[in-house]
Amino acid sequence: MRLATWNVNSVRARVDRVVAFLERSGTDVLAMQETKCRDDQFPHLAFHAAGYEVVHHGLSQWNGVAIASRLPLEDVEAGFDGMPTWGEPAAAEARAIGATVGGVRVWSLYVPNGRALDDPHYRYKLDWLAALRTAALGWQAADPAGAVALVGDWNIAPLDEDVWDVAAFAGATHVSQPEREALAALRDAGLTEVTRRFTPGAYTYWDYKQLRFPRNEGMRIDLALTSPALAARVTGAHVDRDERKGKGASDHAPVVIDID
DNA sequence: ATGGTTGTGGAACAA
Repeated sequence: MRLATWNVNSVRARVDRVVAFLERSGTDVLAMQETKCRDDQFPHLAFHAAGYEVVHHGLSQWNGVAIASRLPLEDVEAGFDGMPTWGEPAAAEARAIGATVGGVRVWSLYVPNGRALDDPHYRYKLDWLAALRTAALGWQAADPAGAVALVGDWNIAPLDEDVWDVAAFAGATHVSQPEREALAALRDAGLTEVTRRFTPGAYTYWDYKQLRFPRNEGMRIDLALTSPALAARVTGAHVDRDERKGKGASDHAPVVIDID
């Protein structure tokens, strides 16, 4: 099975590119983030025409997560138990959708950005990751040998080498120790990142501003964490850097994972 | 030059 994750930064603005990527890359299952639409606005027809069904969770023009698949999708869940809320009045955001496909429990995740270390959104980000860890501990306990993949835009660069200039990130989010520790704590639920060893030195995101992509000044923030049973079946991974090129590109590139 | 771009929705906010 070929599984990919991609922050598409508006599925309506990029539906032609996304479907073309699916067909060109031979991706069976694509987890999308930042679809930026409600469920009733999702462009299902274009995916159906290419042979993919889609489950989507979108509540507004912000966030939005989906899973497209040419294999049947089962047991769909929008959000996970204990997921923190945001805003006033407090409400759940569309940042997680799970479905079982080909025996693999796939979660498409859009971790809160954090914005700044002194912003309430940063605490929200840490709480969100802690709640995800608690949920994942429950999934592991319920099915220790299960195949689970948590993929998406984590908005965290796990290592200094995952940003083009760590000095430029002094005092910023995405590289802070609490964020990195919150991500690393998912190890307690048996989860490990599976793409890094196949994609050394690769970035997955480049800001639209300041010629970041032509200069290859990017970040590795799109990650795939899997259970032990699934990690043993990962045979390869790559970042489809070409999808960041040209007019109409998302600011993220797809991360593609091959599973035996 | 204290910005730089792109998205949504149609001003301001998010990333």
